[in-house]
Amino acid sequence: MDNGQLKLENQFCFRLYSAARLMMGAYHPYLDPLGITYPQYLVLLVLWEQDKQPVCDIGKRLMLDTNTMTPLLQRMEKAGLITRTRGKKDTRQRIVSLTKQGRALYEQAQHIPENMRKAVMIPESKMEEFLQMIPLLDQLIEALKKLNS
Amino acid sequence: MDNGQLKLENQFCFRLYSAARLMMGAYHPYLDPLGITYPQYLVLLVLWEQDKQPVCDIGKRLMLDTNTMTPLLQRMEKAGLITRTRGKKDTRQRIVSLTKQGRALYEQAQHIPENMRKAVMIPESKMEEFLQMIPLLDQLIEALKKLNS
DNA sequence: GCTGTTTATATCGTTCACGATGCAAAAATG
DNA sequence: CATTTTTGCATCGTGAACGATATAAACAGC
Repeated sequence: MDNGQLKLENQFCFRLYSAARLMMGAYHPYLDPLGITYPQYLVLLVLWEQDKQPVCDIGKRLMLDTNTMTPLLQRMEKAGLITRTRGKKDTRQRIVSLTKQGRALYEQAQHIPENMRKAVMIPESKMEEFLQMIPLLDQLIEALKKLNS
Repeated sequence: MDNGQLKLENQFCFRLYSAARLMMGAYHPYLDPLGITYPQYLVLLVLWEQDKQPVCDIGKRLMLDTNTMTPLLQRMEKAGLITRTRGKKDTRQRIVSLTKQGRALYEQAQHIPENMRKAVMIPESKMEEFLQMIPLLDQLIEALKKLNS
């Protein structure tokens, strides 16, 4: 019966869960000075790529539903990073736009990816190995998305 | 200046974050019938390996602090899965023990790892590739733990 | 043994994450 | 064009996570 699969040590998902949590903690030194959280950073990444998007489009990119997005965006609006205006074509939509302040954070965020890489992956030589995880994670995410839909 | 590192598509951490979230969602079909959440499942994994542990020991294995553990364990106690008694040697400690009900869930959880594997990783042939992520995730977790301490 | 420090736990406040539900606008259907 | 369905967003409640802070017990140094 017991083949050891129920041991924490053998749990792939626990590693995923822990790595994700600890990773968010590692962002703190870089995000705290900007006054934002990791999910808020993700929203900004999406908006820096393309400004003025409806809530649902941002949610699709981040794979988050509106019940998560709405309060998140409300906090960001309160912090002066974005504005949420009504859509003109589709009046149900809320168009999320960067404020001057939200746009200005882009410059300050420039070195975050590089700094995170340096902080975490000490040996530059191992970088290639880690990058091999990307297609696997993408594959996993795709499978999980189908599973959860 | 803009080397594309601030694009969502190039974010390793976003993949980690998303995969962890979606993975927890994929556990729902298996954990809901047991009336537990994923973090509660992790606590049970630790207790099924060894019963009667102080809060801090469980926390160390899950890499969670007491400000997360205490409310989590309180909910599990309320649900009748565990009891929390005072330590005898060290009266500061709270010894967490499985109830009959908590122990009984072990049998019902036997097939969860296997079912999750089947549900997510469709091709059996790709299993080996995914398992190669484990040492990399472990390395990442160790680096992040040092970083966050 | 007394005092300063560390350890184990708890509480509070804030932010996420998400299931469930509601509502109005848009789209699809007959 | 009227009715049904879908879509976009919001709200509520619950369960994490986690920083900050508190408290009492254990421990260490003198």
